[in-house]
Amino acid sequence: MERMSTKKSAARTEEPSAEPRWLTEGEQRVWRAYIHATTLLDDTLDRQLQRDAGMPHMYYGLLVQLAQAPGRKLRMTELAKNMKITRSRLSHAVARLEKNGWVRRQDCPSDKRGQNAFLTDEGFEVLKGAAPGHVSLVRKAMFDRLSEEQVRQLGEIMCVIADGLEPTGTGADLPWLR
Amino acid sequence: MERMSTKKSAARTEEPSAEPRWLTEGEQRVWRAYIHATTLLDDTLDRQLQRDAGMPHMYYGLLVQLAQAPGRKLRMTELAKNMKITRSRLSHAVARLEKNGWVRRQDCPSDKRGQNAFLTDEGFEVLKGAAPGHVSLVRKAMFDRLSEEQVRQLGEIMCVIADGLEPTGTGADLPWLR
DNA sequence: TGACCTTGCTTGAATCTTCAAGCGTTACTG
DNA sequence: CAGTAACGCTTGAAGATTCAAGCAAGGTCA
Repeated sequence: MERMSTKKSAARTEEPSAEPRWLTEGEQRVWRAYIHATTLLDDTLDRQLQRDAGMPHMYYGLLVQLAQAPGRKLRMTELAKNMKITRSRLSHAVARLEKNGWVRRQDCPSDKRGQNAFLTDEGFEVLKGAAPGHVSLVRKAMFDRLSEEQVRQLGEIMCVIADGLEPTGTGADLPWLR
Repeated sequence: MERMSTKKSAARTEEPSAEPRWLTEGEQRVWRAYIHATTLLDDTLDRQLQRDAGMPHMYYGLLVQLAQAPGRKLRMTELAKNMKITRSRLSHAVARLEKNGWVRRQDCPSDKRGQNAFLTDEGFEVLKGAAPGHVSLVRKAMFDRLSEEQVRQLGEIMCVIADGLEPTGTGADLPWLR
């Protein structure tokens, strides 16, 4: 947005509709590596959890969130925020998990619009059964292959990226994902 | 990992089938940051491309691959390998892109089983139209927020992870994704 | 040649995700 | 306290992905 009064000789190109700043060779390599690694890793985790626990990675994440929450329950919107997904997606997902008997919905007493997702005992058992294999795979795929220093770097980098994507700042939230 | 950290229950387990090695506090933080960042970034890119070009991120990637290939065409399996996706997924995707007129299939002369995916002129135009906005978003979300050093680190880390996931070693390929 | 395995790609059904729209409930405002 | 906006969540349809199964062409070996 930059209303260019008069052009300075600065090479700092940011002209609104001019040639965009393409990625350099090096950046392209990094970007491709990022896409490849994340694609492969996500697919790998999905397949393992589908095989061992009958659910995709994201659904496993939902159970983990609930298991860690006080009372093993969480408001839907809260859960959606924690997982960085839309309410709609969550709604469908919980419907499926409920069908499996792993989660139950309960009305929120303080707000009649609200729903709590509640992790059932059965769901907790399934989670306990799936966790070791999952953690082991995450280790094998990531933590066992990186140095301590690299793990630290990765954490730092991912936080920077995530922060840029959520306006998590002064209360200005994404409209919980549109 | 973890030498003098005075962890409480630091039973340095290494037993084969005993309690699995859970993630440490720090590892958990990194893992969550990774999941959050990748989820948010992927969603962001998907939405932008869906809005600006009428296709998800992966489909855009397919067009890029084709555009860079000699003759703007690639064998299906080759394309699937480059994109790290299953042949089945590619088949469906190309069917959709073909319906849009962005891509065309053509028989491979040397192998009657083979198909080439070919990027049409129209597809190329769509790609040219979408590219600047996409690159700009990738920059804003990732490269503009990281130091040069961090970009280097990220590339290194992602290569390590990807390498661990594809047996790309001595010719032992994944059965092109199962 | 024929039996048999492999390769390259496609298909349909089941599942998952997205998008826009919708329905009650709650909060704000004059 | 009605009118209206915002919130919390759900729904259905369209699109995308996965999985297992399938088909035809190529390769191997007798």
